[in-house]
Amino acid sequence: MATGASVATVKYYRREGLLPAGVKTSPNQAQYSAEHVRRVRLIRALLETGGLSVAAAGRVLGRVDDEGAPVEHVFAEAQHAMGDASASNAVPSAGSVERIGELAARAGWAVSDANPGIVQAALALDGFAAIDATVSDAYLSGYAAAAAVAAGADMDLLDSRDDRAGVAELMVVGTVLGDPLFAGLRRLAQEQASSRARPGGAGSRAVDA
Amino acid sequence: MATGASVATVKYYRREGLLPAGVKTSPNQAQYSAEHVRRVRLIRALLETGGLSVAAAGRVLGRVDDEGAPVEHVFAEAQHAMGDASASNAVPSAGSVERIGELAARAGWAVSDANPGIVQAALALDGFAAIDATVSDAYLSGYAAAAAVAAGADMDLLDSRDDRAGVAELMVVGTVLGDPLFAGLRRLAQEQASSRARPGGAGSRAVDA
DNA sequence: AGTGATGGGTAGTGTTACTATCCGATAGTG
DNA sequence: CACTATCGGATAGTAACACTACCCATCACT
Repeated sequence: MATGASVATVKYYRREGLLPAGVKTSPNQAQYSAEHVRRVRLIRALLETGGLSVAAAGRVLGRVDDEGAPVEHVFAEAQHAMGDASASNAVPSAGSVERIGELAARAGWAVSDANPGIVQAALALDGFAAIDATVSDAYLSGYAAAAAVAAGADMDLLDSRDDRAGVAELMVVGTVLGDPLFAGLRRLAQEQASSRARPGGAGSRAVDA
Repeated sequence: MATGASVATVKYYRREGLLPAGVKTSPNQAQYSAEHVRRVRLIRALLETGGLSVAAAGRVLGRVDDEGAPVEHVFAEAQHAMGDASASNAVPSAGSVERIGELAARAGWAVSDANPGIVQAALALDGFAAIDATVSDAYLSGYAAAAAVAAGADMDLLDSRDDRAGVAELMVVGTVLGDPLFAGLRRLAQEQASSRARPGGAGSRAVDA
């Protein structure tokens, strides 16, 4: 298979409902199209690179496949899937939640209380608090500005498709893979920024230990 | 315990070497200081919010505790830990790697080949390719600009400490928790951007279904 | 002296993402 | 037309991981 998954794994995905059944030509023969291959590659990307669980991927893809579901719901499901991927069931402190709310207000964002990003960002703040580190408003504003830039790019990208299925798929991929894309680029930018701040020590020298 | 972990869990962390042993006053009594409580909270943040594995957290904290290790090594270890958290052992396509390299060059970043961000970003690009979506240079440049802003904020934050232990810890937290912080904020910014682009449909409405 | 907690170690548990095997039916081959 | 290799589908097993429950010897406290 040229999909990065073994036959057994593909069967497993079918059982979990991530993959629609092929057109059955007879009780034991089914026809799998190029669309199925595409879907398997998408699943692998969501799981391996995006870090989604099989269950979460199933929920998201279910929305994508549901022609009656508005794309906003697809979007919301993808956002929730990413929130559940990390954070599990931890509850952030009220103070951090409030600070994120203030940050959003300062940035001029109208945000629903149900947005899973609030919990995720607040939990990150709690992590800083865990080592008694105080994060400055400047730091948070920097991150908020970066997030606004990325979100703008996300929206522009969606304009490249206009069919419902294409938009839904791209929405999912953009939401899920935008995080690792940014994370990777931040590593690169950090190396550059670090070598400028502390000349002589490459930020990402290989660890030889 | 006010650390978010049960006694049994703390014992487990000790066995795994994430937590130094307390000062033993007798064969079955040990003294645990506030420093230990702090450490446990840090571990919880790295695992729950940062998504690190126990093993990865152990490697990173080992570097932090090693007074002889230069902070650049702490940094590199933290970066690798995040890379391993997602992506597992997948190999990106050469084309994507090359495109990320070009993007870094265009941004003026001097980047080592060993930087784990390359693989992570390239894998994300491969995910877009999986659904035959083409990502524009404008999109990538937007993300690169956002990454540069965030990395700059990261560096500024480090200036708030000057002792080696403090810098190392903050470096780890910043590297590990910066990802979910940004991810959460991006969700918020997406909701705003989406509601502006498609008025009437809130991007993150609760899913009732 | 007695009781209950503590540190330390071993073994077990629940979850997740596969993976190996089995089965009946059928497609292709000679 | 027989025969074997392969396929779809289902069941059960596996490996990794993050705990968690239990046991035991020792010790603090009353």
